[in-house]
Amino acid sequence: MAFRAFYALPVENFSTDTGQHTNAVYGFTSMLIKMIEQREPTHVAVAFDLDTPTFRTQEYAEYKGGRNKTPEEFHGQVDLIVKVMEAMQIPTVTLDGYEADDIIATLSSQAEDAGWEVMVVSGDRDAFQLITDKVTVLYPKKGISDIPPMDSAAVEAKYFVPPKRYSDLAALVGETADNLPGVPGVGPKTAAKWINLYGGVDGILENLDSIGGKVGESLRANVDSVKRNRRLNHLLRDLELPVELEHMVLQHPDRAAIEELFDALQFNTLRKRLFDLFGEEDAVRETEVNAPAHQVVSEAAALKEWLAESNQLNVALQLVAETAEGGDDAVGLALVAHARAAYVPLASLDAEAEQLLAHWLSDLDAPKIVHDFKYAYKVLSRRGFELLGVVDDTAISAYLIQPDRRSYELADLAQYHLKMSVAAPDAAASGQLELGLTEDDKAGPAVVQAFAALQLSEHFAGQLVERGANQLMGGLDLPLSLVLARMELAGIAMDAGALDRLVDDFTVTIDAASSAAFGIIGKEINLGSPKQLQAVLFDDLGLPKTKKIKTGYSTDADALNDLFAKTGNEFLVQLLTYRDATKLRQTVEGLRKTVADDGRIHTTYAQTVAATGRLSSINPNLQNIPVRSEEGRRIREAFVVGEGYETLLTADYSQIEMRIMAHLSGDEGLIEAFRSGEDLHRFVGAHIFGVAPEDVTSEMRAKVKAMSYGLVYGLSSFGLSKQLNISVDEARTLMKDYFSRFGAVRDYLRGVVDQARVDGFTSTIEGRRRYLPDLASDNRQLREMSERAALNAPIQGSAADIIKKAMLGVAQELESQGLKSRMLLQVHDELVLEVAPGEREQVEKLVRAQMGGAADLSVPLDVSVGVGANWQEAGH
DNA sequence: TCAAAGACGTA
DNA sequence: CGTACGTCTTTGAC
Repeated sequence: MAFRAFYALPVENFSTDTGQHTNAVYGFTSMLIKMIEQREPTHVAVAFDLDTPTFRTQEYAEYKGGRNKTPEEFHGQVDLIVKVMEAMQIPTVTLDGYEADDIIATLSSQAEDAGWEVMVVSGDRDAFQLITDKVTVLYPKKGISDIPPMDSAAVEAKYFVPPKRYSDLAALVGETADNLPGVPGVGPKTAAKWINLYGGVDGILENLDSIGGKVGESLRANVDSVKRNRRLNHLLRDLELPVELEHMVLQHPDRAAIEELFDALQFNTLRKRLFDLFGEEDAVRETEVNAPAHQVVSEAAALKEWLAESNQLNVALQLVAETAEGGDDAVGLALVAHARAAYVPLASLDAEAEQLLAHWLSDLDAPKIVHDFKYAYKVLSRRGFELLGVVDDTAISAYLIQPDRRSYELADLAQYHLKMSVAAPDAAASGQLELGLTEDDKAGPAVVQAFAALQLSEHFAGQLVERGANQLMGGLDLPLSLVLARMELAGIAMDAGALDRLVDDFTVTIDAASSAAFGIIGKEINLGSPKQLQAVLFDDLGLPKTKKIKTGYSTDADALNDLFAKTGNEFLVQLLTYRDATKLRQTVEGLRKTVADDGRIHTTYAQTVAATGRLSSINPNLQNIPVRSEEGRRIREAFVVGEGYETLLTADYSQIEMRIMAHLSGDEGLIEAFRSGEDLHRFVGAHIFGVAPEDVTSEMRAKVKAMSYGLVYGLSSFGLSKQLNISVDEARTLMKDYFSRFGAVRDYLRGVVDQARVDGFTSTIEGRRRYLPDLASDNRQLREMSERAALNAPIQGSAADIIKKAMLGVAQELESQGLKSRMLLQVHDELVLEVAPGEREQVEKLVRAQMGGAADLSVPLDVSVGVGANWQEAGH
């Protein structure tokens, strides 16, 4: 059926961005969903052939011989189908030495014996022999959309023999697809006539001599073929299978697994169809059954008693919050410890209970488990509570175990790891109370969520140890989330007037550039529309074609610069200016919208997004504020020191990734470069080009710099040649020279990928893993992508480890030295702090010490520091 | 209203 | 045919 789907659907219409073909997977899954919908089976299983020899090939080596090679595009799709079946919780069955049809025959017989009604879906006509009054075969007539049921009557109407005689007919006629030649001159009509006359092949063989004519002779000459055909096309019904019928009960799909898989396959419509089919709204809420019943605790005495009884036990805590203007507002707390649960409504607490709660929340000796601690900390802090003593954040645990998941929502994790269905905790959006939902209505789900977090925490504990992530959790990522929470709460002050001026200035540039552009082409178009631009550039102006993309030809900055170099067309200049200025204006307008009432921007750091271990910054993203262009840097001038503070201070690592490369590879040349204190790229350039460091030209230096960084990402000679605008040969020579000077770097890079292939993951210096199963993929594009990720992950991830450790050190030192200064931002290799009056020197000293000492590498960790009234000035 | 595609900002 | 991100706009399908 997978093969049928493959040929029925045009392969070019079904592939993912990464180049994996999916037409067979799509067709198979789509057909299966439709089958389930229409036929409403109670039990389902899918059988597969294996690549290994079967009893048929052993008896007859030419069996199924002469077939064309499986098309390249089909490769890997069967494995994907198996994965889809796993996610749908449908058992897949294979058996060494046998074909899928034998498995089907066996299951079919078993089910029939049990008195069940059976439907066999197969593209192999041999399945017709299974048809009885209980067994129907669905056989595809054309493609995969027309799969009519074949019962006895249908088979007889088509082949003139009853189903149980179909194999006899096939033995006589032969089967080209299986490379089984029949009796020459005997077609279906003759075969059917004989079968009906003598009752089947056995009867025919007994009466060989009474069959006259040419065909009779032909039959007598090919008796052995007929006997062999009959043996081979007979399906076995008594195999020992690894599944029982009761394992085939149709279940709800594994929601999390489906989401992950269909996401990767880009099956959006199918996912919807599948979930609709199973009425996912009605998913069984197992945890609600298992979660302990809760009591509402709002009085001091009851709270005191509840907390005392859970003394020393891990208490899972789940917030009930409502969305509000300046951030979500806490409404209540669900608490679960062991088999006990409580709900604490914040609004109805008396003063004594509130104090009791505040004390417990901030008690370092009262161990708590939270899903998304940073969020809870921030929300509670707005109510004047401080949440401390958290020993596990299940979102972070899940991330460390599986750093490339798409979602770490509690509901998804519970489904995936525990097979529990839990309502998503964000159900408490504002307005729900007004819609008649009482607080009581939310207490229940929150208790279930807390219960799920508790279960997850226990589930993860062993896995963290297994994956060597325990130290990373307790010593790095979990404590860091508290540091991040405080940074987010602090935010960074903005100069509103400066933002307004920037918008005005950029608007002037935009207007000038667009009218100039329109003047040149003689009409007004939307310069922001790549589609309209393509029409102007390649049709109206007739410029040479650029890089091909899905929708035509590229109009990106690279392509436009190329075009300008070739044609000198002034329109391109105006367009690039327009693009630059709109991007900048858009950045500024975005920032302006996110300034809070306190005049500061509070970004949110996502701690479980980047698969390498980096942080990311959202709402807004403060990790991509322009810095490279003059105009862009002006935006940084709007990030200013806040009232009551003396200055901003930035501290960043110089060339941290190359230093990590030097350390991990142990390359003496590279280590020497860093120890010498000489400019890295100059030093490396001197070695590669065989000149003195002072004779390295800026052009040479630029080449070396591009290559050094490219190496960290798995850059190819093709990529390097494009980037440096040189020939591929020249790029190849450059790389060869590089590696001959820094041989240990090459050996290291090669070793990383080899090791990752063996282990299935890469590791950073702190032991943070990234799992790369696609290193074994037979899809080249996927495999090579993973190889590049394997090169990069240990380097980028180690840099992330180091700055995270530094942040913990800085936070710790600021506190223990009793300083008022605070960290505000992290930009991967840079920290931005707000320095309180009189603390500048002390802060600089401790920041240098903590950042410089965050890792013990074989090369020094260089830190440069700058101060100023705004981010631009403080940069260096 | 939503998702995809294209473009582009950072390290 | 260089990794890791987030955000904006246009476009077209529903």
